[in-house]
Amino acid sequence: MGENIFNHLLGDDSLFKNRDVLHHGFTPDNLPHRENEIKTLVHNLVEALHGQMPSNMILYGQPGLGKTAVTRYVCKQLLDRGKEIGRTISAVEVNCCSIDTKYRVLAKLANDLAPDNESLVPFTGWPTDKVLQQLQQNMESQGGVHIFVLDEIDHLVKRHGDDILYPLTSLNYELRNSKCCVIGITNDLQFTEMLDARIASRLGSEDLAFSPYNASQIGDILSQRALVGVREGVLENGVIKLCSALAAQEHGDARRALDLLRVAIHKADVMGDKLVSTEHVRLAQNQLQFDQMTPVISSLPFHQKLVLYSILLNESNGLTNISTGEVFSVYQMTCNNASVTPLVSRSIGNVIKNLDSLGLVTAKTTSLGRYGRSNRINSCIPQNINAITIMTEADEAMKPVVNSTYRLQARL
DNA sequence: TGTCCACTGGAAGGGAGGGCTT
DNA sequence: AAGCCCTCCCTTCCAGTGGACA
Repeated sequence: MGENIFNHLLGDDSLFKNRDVLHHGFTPDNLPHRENEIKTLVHNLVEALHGQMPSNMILYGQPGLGKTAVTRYVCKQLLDRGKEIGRTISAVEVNCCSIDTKYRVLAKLANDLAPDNESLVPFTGWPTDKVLQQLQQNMESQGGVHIFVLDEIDHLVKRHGDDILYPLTSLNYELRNSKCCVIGITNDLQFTEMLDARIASRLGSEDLAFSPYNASQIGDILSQRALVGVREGVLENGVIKLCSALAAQEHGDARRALDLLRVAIHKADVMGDKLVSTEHVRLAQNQLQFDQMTPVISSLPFHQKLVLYSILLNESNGLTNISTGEVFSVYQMTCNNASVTPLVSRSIGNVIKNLDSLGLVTAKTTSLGRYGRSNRINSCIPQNINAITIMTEADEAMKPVVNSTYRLQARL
């Protein structure tokens, strides 16, 4: 037996000191540049230490702005302090992306507060109002103040409407021995518009919007994590700067920056390099873009793939700023060649809009005056991603389309 | 100043398919 | 198994529009 194949990535050779620290799920001991947000949360949640009821809150902001991290951090401190002074405080966090029905959210809350096995709610089988009753009972038997953090709450409301929030926000009227407060976290800035006015006013009595980090703030966050997570002196000059700059372009997303740094270091590790360079960051950027875009492209409905393909076909012939009409006619040709019935032109408009909102193309409506009004369409898929290959590999039906076009191009 | 192009984008509704309840 | 609802993709119809041109 030679050396174990896992060794060089595990042992002392690795450039990581503690890889987890560079993961966005990690909650560090301090959160730079979120002092104001922390202060606002603390001002509200301190009520719990007085045995009073904090206001319900909604936290807004794009992904990667530290909403979850700030909430976890403040809750942890709150629980610690509560223990010191003998106040019963509990905090339950539910991610509404993975736990996404009314029943399961209530069950999760109830089970996390259950004092014994008898008080547990089964996976399924109970009517929802019985689950709510059990939750109330568990809250009462624990006593104190309960903080319910509903992460990605917009996801839950989009799927099932806001009727779960009604009982949760009215719990306080029924409770005798305990109090509760709901903190909703959302990426969707228009979240309250989805809510019934009464629920919106109860839940959003205190709003907190997280603003994007700028490049130098992201730089601070990375440096701080690198100190703990990365071996000393292995990051070349400019690595953190580049990660920060790239992430700042993407709506100031610290999560993205951490991913970039982590993947860059991993690349260097795998390549056996002793130092992490900006070149590794570029590789990481490509990797992340690829990982992000591939599932989006491969899961497009068939005709959306055809439209994207038609746009790419135009671009490979050197045409940019194509109009909707041009895309439509190339799309029709593509369909005819492959004996597929094309969609009507109105649908192509929708498809183009959809591709635009997925970030695969840009479509800018411009008027050409006497010559009408249309979109100017350009693909924005990076060079290193071969969308056509991704589409043919994902969709058997794309193969004859691509083949027939190659024949067509050969003939021209 | 009005016309008119080449669309855009809202509204309403059809139909296939999947999941859930009965 | 049957019935129901919901979601997704698509169609049809049509009113609305920015701006070059006559």
